[in-house]
Amino acid sequence: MSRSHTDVPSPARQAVLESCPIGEVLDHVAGKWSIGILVAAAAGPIRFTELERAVGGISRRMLTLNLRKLERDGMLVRTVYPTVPPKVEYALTPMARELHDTLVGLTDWAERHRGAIAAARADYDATQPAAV
Amino acid sequence: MSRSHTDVPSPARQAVLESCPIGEVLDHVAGKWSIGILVAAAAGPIRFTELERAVGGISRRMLTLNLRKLERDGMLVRTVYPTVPPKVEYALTPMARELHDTLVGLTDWAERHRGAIAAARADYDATQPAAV
DNA sequence: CTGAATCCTTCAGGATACTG
DNA sequence: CAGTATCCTGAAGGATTCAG
Repeated sequence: MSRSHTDVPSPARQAVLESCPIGEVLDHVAGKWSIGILVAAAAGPIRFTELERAVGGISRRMLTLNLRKLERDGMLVRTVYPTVPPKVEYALTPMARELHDTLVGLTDWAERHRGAIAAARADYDATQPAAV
Repeated sequence: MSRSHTDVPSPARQAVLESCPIGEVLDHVAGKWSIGILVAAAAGPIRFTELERAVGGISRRMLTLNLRKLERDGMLVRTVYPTVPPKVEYALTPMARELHDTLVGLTDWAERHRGAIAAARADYDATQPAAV
């Protein structure tokens, strides 16, 4: 029997559907700070205040929120030492470490094309009528 | 001479600084739609309306904005055919194609850990006192 | 030291209508 | 077909203050 007109999504649509999980990845990595935190913690367990300095420019609020999110997603392990003053360490999980490795691929790409992108942008801005 | 107390950033801080370009990457890939557009256009030149259907759920406004942004960054080439009705095709640049390949690494990671992340989340939510 | 709580601003993104 | 122009909302994020 003939198919209705609502089926067979285009190849492009299928490709989008298949790469859908990448959207979830980005959810864990999205935001201004998640990656910075991941990178800062990659070297080994790191304390709250150390993170604050390492990431640079992040507010306490956002640091806390992002840490909670990453912990919830199983990217970070939070260890509290019941001392006084309190000491809390955050460490990457193996999963997060893998992610960190994968991210290196992106960094490389960025390094390689940083100049090209800047050039393309300058070119575009020069070509387009000034958006007054 | 002894160094002041303001120098020698921590290793973690240095790591963050070194991986800084990744922040720029994300700027090009950030947002809800950029990746979808990239993926949809990966198969070959694609028209505006085709993109609209392929990405799915995107508004005309956001599609236009994202296309302009990607074009400006040198990820897309916009070709106008002065016919009637108008026909416009968007094609990935080699640079964007490389990015697309790199993104596959992330997709793989997401696939592999999708379950683990969901589990970690359920675990976390079960452990934490219900945030009423 | 490590947060939680509150207030406020900004802006990505959605809905809708109009046009060459 | 391929946009542009407006209006509007929600969520991200910054600043500041309070607390165990």
